Amino acid sequence: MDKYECLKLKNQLCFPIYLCSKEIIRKYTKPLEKLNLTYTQYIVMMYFWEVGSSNVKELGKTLLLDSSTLTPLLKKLEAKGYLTRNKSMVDERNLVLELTDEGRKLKDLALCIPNEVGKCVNLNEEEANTLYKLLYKVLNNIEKEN
Amino acid sequence: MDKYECLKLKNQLCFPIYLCSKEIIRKYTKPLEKLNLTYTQYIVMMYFWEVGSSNVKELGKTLLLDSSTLTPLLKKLEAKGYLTRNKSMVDERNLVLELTDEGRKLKDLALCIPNEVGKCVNLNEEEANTLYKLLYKVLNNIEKEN
DNA sequence: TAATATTAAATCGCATACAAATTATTTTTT
DNA sequence: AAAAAATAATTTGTATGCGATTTAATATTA
Repeated sequence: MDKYECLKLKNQLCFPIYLCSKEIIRKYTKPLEKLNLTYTQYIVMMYFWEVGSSNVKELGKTLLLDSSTLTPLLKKLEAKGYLTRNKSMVDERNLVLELTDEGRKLKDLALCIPNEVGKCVNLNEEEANTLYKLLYKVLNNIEKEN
Repeated sequence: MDKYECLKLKNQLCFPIYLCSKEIIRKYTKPLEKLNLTYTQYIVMMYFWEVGSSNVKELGKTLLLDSSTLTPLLKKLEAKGYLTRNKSMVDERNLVLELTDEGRKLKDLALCIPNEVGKCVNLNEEEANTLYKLLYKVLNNIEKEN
């Protein structure tokens, strides 16, 4: 038995996760052009379609993204007219992020996106469910020790 | 039933994949400092530890990375003294990429890495196996239609 | 209350990641 | 063999992603 077996790409779990993420994101690129969004911007918009308004900190906690990533991204979404960025009256350290009407309207255009990409992932319900649960299990385990 | 249900983050499969990839890569950062490697550089080194030598095209086919990503990355690995980049004598369009002795030696230092990160992923063998298979299933499905 | 600590965003520097265009070389066609 | 097509790698421009630092505002403490 080769002691280097553990270093082979085919024996890594991280590698297919990394590939899957990359390739799925690539699959989103084309459909999202209709909404003038990148994948990360789309995830951010999904967050706001759910919660309406928030701040950088809360958003980052959900998406596991740092303010150094979010600040420029949010400025782009503001430039596109999808959300507003205003200092909180209560605590000026906080930035109040809110959907514009334009941003809210986008939600209807987005309705077709999940299905469109889901088709090419092409797992049956049980498989998708198993995958989903295992991924969140990994996420929980990873985040636990931080 | 809310017609927007399909747009909620908790109903996406792509979202935990995206998070998992990001967070696992983050977990690699610290252990890989010992080897003076980033995650992507590590994946590239794993590839060369297996195959010894290759070219940009072949490497990119395995890692699903474009030459525009690989060219600068390979130059960095060359600068670190881990591999050499030389035009092929046979076909000067090809770049012959080869491990240096230094690069080969790194393999022993890397032996502890998979376990170190695997610990915090913390799935049992069956779960890891299921996850692994489902991820490759997704990858196959996605790549099929290209 | 003045000094200190904490917190939220923003900034900076570096490393991917990818589409599109370019360059250099080799193959194929005519 | 000369022109056209194909191929491999590089370059360019844009968008993340993150650690570390900075800035501005608020909370805590001495």
